[in-house]
Amino acid sequence: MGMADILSGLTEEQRAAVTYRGGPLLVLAGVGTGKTTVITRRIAHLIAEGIVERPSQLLVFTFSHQAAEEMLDRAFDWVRYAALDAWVATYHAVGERILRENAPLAGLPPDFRVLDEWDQRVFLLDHLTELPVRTLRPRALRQPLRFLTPLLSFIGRAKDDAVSPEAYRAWCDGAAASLPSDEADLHRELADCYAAYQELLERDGVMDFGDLIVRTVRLLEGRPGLLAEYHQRFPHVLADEFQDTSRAELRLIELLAGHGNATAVGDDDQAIYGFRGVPWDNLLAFLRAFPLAKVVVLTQNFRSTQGILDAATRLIRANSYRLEALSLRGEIPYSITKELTSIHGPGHPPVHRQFPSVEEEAEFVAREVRKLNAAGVPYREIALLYRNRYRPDPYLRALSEEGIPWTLAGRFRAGMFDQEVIRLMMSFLRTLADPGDSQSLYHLLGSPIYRLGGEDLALLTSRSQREHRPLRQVLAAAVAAGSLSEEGQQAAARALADLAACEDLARGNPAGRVLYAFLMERTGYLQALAQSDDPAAGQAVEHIAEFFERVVHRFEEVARYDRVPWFVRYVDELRELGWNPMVGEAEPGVDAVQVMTFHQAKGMEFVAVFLTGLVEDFFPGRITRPTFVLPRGLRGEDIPEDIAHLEEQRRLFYVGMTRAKRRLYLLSADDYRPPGEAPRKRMAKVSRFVLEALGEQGERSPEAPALLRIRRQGGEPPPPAPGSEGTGPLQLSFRQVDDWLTCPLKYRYVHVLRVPIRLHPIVILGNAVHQAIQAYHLAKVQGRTLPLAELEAVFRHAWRSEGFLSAAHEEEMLRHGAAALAAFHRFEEASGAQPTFVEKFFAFVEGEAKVIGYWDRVDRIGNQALIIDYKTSEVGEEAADHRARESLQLAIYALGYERMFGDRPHEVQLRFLTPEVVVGRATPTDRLADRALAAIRDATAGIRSGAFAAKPSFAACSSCAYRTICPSALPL
DNA sequence: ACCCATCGATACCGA
DNA sequence: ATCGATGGGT
Repeated sequence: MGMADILSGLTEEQRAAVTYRGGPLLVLAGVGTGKTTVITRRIAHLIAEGIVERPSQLLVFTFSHQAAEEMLDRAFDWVRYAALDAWVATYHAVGERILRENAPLAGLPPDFRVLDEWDQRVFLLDHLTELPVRTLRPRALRQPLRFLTPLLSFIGRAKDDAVSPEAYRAWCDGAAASLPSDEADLHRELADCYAAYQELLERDGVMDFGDLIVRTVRLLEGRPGLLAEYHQRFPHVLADEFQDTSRAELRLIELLAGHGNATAVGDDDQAIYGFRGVPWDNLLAFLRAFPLAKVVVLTQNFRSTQGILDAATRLIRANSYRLEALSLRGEIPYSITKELTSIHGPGHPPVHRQFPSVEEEAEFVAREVRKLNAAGVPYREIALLYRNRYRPDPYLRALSEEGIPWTLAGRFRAGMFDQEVIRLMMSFLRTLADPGDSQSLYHLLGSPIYRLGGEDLALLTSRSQREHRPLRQVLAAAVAAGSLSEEGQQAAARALADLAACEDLARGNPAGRVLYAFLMERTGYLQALAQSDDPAAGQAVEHIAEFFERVVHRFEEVARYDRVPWFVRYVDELRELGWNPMVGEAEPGVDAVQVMTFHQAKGMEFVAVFLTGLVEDFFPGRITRPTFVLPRGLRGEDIPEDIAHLEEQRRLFYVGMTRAKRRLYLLSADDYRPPGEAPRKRMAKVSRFVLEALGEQGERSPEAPALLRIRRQGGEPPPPAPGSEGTGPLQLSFRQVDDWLTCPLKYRYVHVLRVPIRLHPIVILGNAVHQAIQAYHLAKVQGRTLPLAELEAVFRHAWRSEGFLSAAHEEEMLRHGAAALAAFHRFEEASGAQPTFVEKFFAFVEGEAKVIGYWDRVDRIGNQALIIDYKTSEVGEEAADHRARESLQLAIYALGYERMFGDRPHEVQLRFLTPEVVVGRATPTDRLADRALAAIRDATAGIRSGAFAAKPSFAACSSCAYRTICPSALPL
């Protein structure tokens, strides 16, 4: 890829940002000015110009995982393989990786665990009684959650401000003397809690997200040699969305970019994360850290019409804490003007409409959406942003009444625990954990699993209540006495037998194993769902799969005692904390009006945008001060909080306005109360932001004649109309290609329905061995050698105890793994070969598919490359080469290498580990490449067309994990 | 200066 | 649901 390509189609200012090479660079990218284009092409440019030798020398910080993925996707379009080789990650991911690479230096165990926000709360809830609370005690005990959340947010802020428990205590001993005694006491108590929390974390060998950055910074600050190594490893550092980095993250980037070759990209007018401690002046902080930095301002807007931009600019000019304003006032030595110019001409100016009620506001939206759609604007190009005081129900209802499809993002969407099938699984587990839980048993008995009739259920519950006995006892008695209907008798007996069997299993088995046994082995419910043609059943299977992935496995990782009752308690705690992850990601291709909060809209664009609920006290909303705050003496100097709040709200409004490409509606109503409540006595006032943006009073919508107003009934809006299929490129892994070729129905089970399957012992063994091997190779890349004992430690840590037939069986597999590792270790120590890449991601486009995968290991010697994949299975010496030559996996891996690097690897290998390492070799040829291509083409076409008919054969079925649920499986 | 209507808490969001 | 803070009205 030449320079011409990299710079083609760029504006002057973009070109300046992409090509600057004098040192640190701040790209002040106004809204819609092609920020991602600039950063991805700058990456390409740095490589093309030899500023970094290899893409792997680039470190790119992003704000979220999603942003990292998007950037990789975009970079993929432009620089082919280049960016894929770089570290593109969030601040926390970078911190974690640095700590793991240097765990001994950082004084950490190699397998330290990081608690996410939720596990952090569960952790503290578990240790609540160990906190040294005094005056706060009643509150902490009576309403733990009302205490924990503010405390953790306080600790988070302290870590962000680099205030250690010791520093806080020292402050309490000194400066607090001048405070009123109750205030000083509160600070002492908080300092003690902070210190105690920190000790608890260390005692359990875990850390929270705050520690991740704090410890990384401490490590790098304390080891100049190590820091210098990272500077050498990453000669250039880029940071995206710089306005939304926290103080601690800023310190990390200042350290890693300490050599001065850094690019920061951001826009201070879009900083909307102040509530989690992000300062408004990050971009200035960059300029302070790198005083010689060049500033490039991007002002050419590609998104909106001039009318929309002008209104947005008028609004944001009311903020005094922004770089443009500071520059105008001469407070910073930079001349910055952010006058945005559209390439689309004047267009329609934004309109403001005021209504007597939300209902009318919502009806207006629905009518207008209908008009826009009739004029050719697809629904998915229309967004409605709402505020959080009331649910977005009125808008959804009005859209539904017009027959307009919509999708709702954000917290009002139903989460995992609102799904019936998940509730049912929880009822089952609760019944096991507490046989006296009659409600859960009732739910279970009436569910599609047992279908106990209404009369039988009524009989049982009334008896249970009358006799004050748990439903379970009454049920057992009724079955014994034969007092139920005929079918009821059968169903109840079945339920009792299942419960007894599962209780038996639960005593000695992890929760996930028990649940799995219930769903598959005892009741066959999962099979029934997977075989059903009903789309709702398919969804239920997906939900079960997600439940296993995101709840059961998560518990396995944190559980101190993995048994059903503890699992139930864990889930209850998380639920109480408000945890309810989204399920069934919204289809991106669905043609429906996008309803979301202002925050969620960040980074998106739509042809038409409706901003709703624009009244004072609402937007701007009221300031809420955190319950606990660091004393002024320990906090960094900041602007007054009410001003900070107002300006951030204005930036949020600005973000909302600038999502619109062509049409922008600003809407407000006199009264936002739900219909049932008494109407307001005083009308809500139009948001000052509306007036600032339009510079005048908006037009008032005439009140509709009373007769035409229809009293609306409440109730859930109907579900959105089904949309069209997604049409993005198909992403395919080797596993997907292979599974589809083996049997399309297997593909459907694994990759479409994701039917959870009990891990086969061989798979567990393979995973654990792979992780140990990976750790060895990673150390090797850094010039260290892991002793066998450490390999075994990693192996055991990666081990999961589910799925084994017996303890003896598990022992045997563990021995097998240890033998494989020993053989591997002997082999490697003797060979001394040096891996170039370990677990390396690759991707290439073939036809309509993007093929992705990971190479276990690549060795490059001179310009020759060797790709290696490890197998834990056994093979005869003679058969090894044959296996390698016939391996579709190696064929695809070789093709991937060729596409990424332009040359063909000189050899590909399978390395079988037991009992001694046996190497199977193959040389990539045109024939091998053609085989890979044909496989990819067939799989792409088949998957695209949705052809998932079973292809039973003895070979496929005998080794298929889905044999037990597959209606087409051959009898063996 | 004082009263009373009104709102938000719970948030919005990220690792 | 209730309560404290806030801002508008008198």
